Amino acid sequence: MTAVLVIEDDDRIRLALLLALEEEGYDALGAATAEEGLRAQRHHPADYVLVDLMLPGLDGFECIRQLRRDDDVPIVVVSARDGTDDIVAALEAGADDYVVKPVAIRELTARLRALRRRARPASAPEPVPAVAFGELEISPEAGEVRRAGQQVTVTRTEFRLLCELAEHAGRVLSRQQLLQRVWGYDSGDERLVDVHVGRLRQKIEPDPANPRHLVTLRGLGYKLQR
Amino acid sequence: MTAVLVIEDDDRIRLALLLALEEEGYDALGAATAEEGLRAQRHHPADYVLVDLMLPGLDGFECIRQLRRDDDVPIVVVSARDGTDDIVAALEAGADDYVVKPVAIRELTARLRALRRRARPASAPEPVPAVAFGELEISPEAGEVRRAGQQVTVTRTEFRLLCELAEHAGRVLSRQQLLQRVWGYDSGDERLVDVHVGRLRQKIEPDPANPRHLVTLRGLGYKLQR
DNA sequence: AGGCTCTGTGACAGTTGTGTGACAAAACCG
DNA sequence: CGGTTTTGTCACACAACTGTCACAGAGCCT
Repeated sequence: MTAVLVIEDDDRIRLALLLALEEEGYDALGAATAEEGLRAQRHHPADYVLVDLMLPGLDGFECIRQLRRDDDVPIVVVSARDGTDDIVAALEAGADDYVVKPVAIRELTARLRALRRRARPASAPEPVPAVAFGELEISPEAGEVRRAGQQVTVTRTEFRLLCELAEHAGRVLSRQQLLQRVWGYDSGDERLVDVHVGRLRQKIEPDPANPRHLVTLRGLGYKLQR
Repeated sequence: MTAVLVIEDDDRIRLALLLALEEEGYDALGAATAEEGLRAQRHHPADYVLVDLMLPGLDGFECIRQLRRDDDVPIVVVSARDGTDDIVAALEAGADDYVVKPVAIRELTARLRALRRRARPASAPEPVPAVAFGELEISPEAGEVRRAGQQVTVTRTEFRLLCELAEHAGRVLSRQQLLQRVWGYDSGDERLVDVHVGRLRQKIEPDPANPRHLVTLRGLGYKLQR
């Protein structure tokens, strides 16, 4: 069953949406605040997220950015505000669509279906299913990394960095590219990448001072090789 | 450059959209009828298609269906009609988004950018097959150079120099040209080139004193030959 | 052969790029 | 709320790279 998370502080609107979505055959779950919604999505990932912009505490834009940080879920903003600035800001923050309240439930579900076509097909996951680099095993599915059969714990950032490098195994990725792909930064301190590469090496390289897989290409960036 | 095809029969609206899109840095192309638009997309595929619903001859819905038959391009409907039925029908036909005229150009481009994130990587990462010169292999992707299968580490400057020479394989490049192309200097000490050529030879020539690939043409410059 | 220019190369100092430990802020987790 | 983990920033040390120079040969011309 397709699950939808609705983040909306107005109880009446939230309940109305939840009811209507269930009517349409969705498995709908509600959250009254951004914080609650983020926690719910982390522990129980839904297939779509609907989010209001005006939320108490963390606002909708920030909520979208945080969702996007480690989730590729389609996000639709459902807001009463119809100004161009809000629309542009929400889309820039990472939303996929923006509809203005009140919205016909048929239009909403049609938009969800349109988004599903573009969402990463679950059957062909973009991240590599499971890669082995000599003694190194990465399984994005399970979210774990093993070296010589021994499981090593890496943090979320380290894991994403490793996946990004693994996906382009054998090719150089510049610090810029990594900042963009792993952190979503369009600009920022490139040294950040160095630090995390260093930490990753401590965990996955037998001899971190002489990396065999996660190698530096001076002036170019980093690459992962077999 | 990102190309957008605008299918819209009203000349004034079409021209306004084309102008605005070009203003935003897109490469915009117009079509006044569905047939014209389909033909244009077949012969000159754009990265996005904007389409009106009310078109003479083939209507917008049919136009979308035909586009979708053999093209995965993101389609945005730009229509004056704002009824739920039209929106649902257009999305069901295969459109990715639906905006109601008049639309702010900033909103439109923000929606295009949001769609781009979801678009299938139409342009697969360019393969750039490693160039081979006899026993010499240059692979810009991996940022590495191999001689007889053995990897040799070259510095960034050396790498660029090698690439420049490889790109014009068999032809002489003067020191002036190399300074210009590799260093970006319009004037400078030509001896600089000598030094780097020398260093490169140490790394890629079996016998650096008798270069076989990176040869000197006295009074002219250097060239790379097979 | 002699005198000239052109090229190869080792040494060196200045610059840039990278690795890493320390630390504070932020996020997370009961 | 408080302790723990993770993240990002900074500074320093060190290694690699770059460009300049001087000098020694090699090539070319008469």
